[in-house]
Amino acid sequence: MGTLRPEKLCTNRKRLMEELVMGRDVAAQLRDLLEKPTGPGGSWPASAEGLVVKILGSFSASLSLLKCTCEVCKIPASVQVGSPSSGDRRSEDSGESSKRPAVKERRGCYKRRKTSDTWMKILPTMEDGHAWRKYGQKEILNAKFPRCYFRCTHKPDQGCLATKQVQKLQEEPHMYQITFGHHTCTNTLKFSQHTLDCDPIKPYLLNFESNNITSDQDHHHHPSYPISVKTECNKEETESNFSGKFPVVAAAAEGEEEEPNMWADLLAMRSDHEDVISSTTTTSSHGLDMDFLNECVDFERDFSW
DNA sequence: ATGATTTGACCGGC
DNA sequence: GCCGGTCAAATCAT
Repeated sequence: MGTLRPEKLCTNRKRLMEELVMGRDVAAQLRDLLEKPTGPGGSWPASAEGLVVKILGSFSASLSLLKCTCEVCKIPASVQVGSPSSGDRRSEDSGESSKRPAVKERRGCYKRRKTSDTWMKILPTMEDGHAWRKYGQKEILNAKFPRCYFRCTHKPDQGCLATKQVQKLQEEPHMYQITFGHHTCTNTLKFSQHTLDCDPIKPYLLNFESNNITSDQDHHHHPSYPISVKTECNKEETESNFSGKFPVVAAAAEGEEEEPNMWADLLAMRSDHEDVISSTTTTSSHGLDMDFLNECVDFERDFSW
C-alpha cells in the first residue's frame, strides 16, 4: 500500500476540492451557454470549446490529485490476500449437496489458471473500462464482503481469457480490491493493460491534456474515466452483493437533482464520431457527471478526511 | 426470447 | 482436507 504524509494528503485534498469546484462552476457556465441557440450551421460558440478545455483541465488536475490520494498498489496477486490459514471454518459448504438434479460430469473440466499474469489494485470504483460479465461470487474466509468474479465479455467471440476479482475492503467499503487478468481481446474501450498497470488514471490525463476532445483518438480514449464515488451495491439489502453492472450507470440514471445530463450533451457534441458507446461499460461516459462533483463536495463537507 | 446474474457444486492447489 | 476459483443450471431482467 502506498502511503502519503498526512500534511501532503491534506493539501492534495484541498486542491482536489478546489479543482472540482472550479470544474463544476465552469461546467455550469457551459450548460448556460449550451442552452442558448446554436450558431449558424448548428455549431456551438467558440467560447464553449474554451469552457470544455477548462473543465477538462480541471478534471485532469483533480485526477492527478486523486491519483496521489488513492491508494494504488501493485502487489503481485500471489501475495495479494493475507489469508492466514487460521480462522473460523465455514461448514455450510459441505451441507446437503443434491438440490441440483444430476450435475453432469465435470471432472477435469477446467484448469485453474496461473496467477502470475495478474495484478492487483485498490480503487474507488469497480470499473476499469472493460466489459465484464460476472460468473461467480464467493464468501472469503475472514472477509466481511464476498469476492466477485468477472470474466471478459469477449470470451465467447474473441476467446479473451481475462478475469477480474472484485472485493470490497473490509475497512473501507467504498474501496475495491481488484485483481485483473490480462486481456487478449481487442475491444478495450479505454486503456490497455499496460497503461492501467502504470497508472489507472494516466490515460485520461493524457487525453485531457490533449485538450482535443474531438480528435480521432477519442474513439478509444474519450474522457470518461469512470471515477465515481457511487460505488454502492445495486441492492441495498445485500450490501456486498453487487452485480456486474457498473453502478455509475445507475447513478446517472437515478435522476439528477440540479444538473442536467451535461456529459451526455458533451458526448453528443462529438457524436460525429461513430459509436463511442459500444458496450455496457461505456455507459459510464456519465461517470464524470455532476453527481460525482456534487458528491465530492458533499463528501468533503460531511467527512473530515 | 435472449442475455446477464445468482448460486450451489465441483475442482485444483496448497 | 481446506479454501478459493470456476462451472453451469436456475433464475432474473430486459
